[in-house]
Amino acid sequence: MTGVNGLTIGEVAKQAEVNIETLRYYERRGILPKPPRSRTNYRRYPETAIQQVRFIKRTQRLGFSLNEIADLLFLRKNPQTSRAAVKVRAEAKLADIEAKIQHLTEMRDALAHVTALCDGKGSIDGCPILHALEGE
Amino acid sequence: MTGVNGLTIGEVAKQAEVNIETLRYYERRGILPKPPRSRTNYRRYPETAIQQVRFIKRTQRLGFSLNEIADLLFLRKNPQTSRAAVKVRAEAKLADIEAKIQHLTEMRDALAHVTALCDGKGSIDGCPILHALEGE
DNA sequence: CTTGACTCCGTACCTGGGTCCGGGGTGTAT
DNA sequence: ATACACCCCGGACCCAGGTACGGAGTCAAG
Repeated sequence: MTGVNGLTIGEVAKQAEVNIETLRYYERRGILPKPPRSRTNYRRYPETAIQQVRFIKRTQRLGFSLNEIADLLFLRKNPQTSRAAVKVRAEAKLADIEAKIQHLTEMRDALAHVTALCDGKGSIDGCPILHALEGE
Repeated sequence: MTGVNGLTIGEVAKQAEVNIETLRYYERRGILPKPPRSRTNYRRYPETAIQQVRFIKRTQRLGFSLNEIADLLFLRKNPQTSRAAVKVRAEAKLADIEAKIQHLTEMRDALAHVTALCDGKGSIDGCPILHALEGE
């Protein structure tokens, strides 16, 4: 079954370390091209499909959503796209991530602050952490 | 209508700056106590409800989920709970948030790295950012 | 007494990124 | 030929934290 006719969905899933369902899902979302089908309607993926899935996963790990990845793939398809277009998106995502870090850092500081109020001794009555959350 | 009989859901929503639906949702989730009802089955909230909603919102802003908030409220209800129990949760959440910051920081560094590869000039063909994402 | 704003309830819908289900067809090794 | 793994598909379900809908009842003001 494996061979010159292409890879089955299960083979691609295994190689790319994703679930079979994920591949079908990506296909529905339009971020993985529809592969040709066998006589019996089985998907027959080219070897490149594995790289494509890995691209998606790596890009996702950098913080891009599937919609943003779709956008990137769309750019890549158009030869007249400039590199600047890609760079703009990468920089926007970088700013995004930095904003998230900023936000989490503020949360962390605020939480560290209230946590430090409490020595962990005594009953919950008058617990300084809850007290801080109750008061303004 | 407003007065000694208690606040309507709309009044609480306005004061606490949340949606009316949110209040009903919190009630269903059990994180906001069911208020008494008027003769005609309208909710009649005590003034303290506003503080309770604000507590939820503040705690949420520190990164706690509604389930975790429910847990905290449950602790608070039990007089034999120790302050240590609250502190443990706060510290666990702190660790949580720090792990998220850590993860985002790694993403940021990796993304900054690939972004720096590109001078933004030229066509997408051979774009170093996409190239980095494609290759291993 | 009518109008408009408010409230009730159950249920469905939303975002994101999948995962699972079930009933059917296929591929292959023994 | 039969067992077992694999594949097909559409649709339901999952997480969280809400938001929207729609028909019915209620309240307050003019």
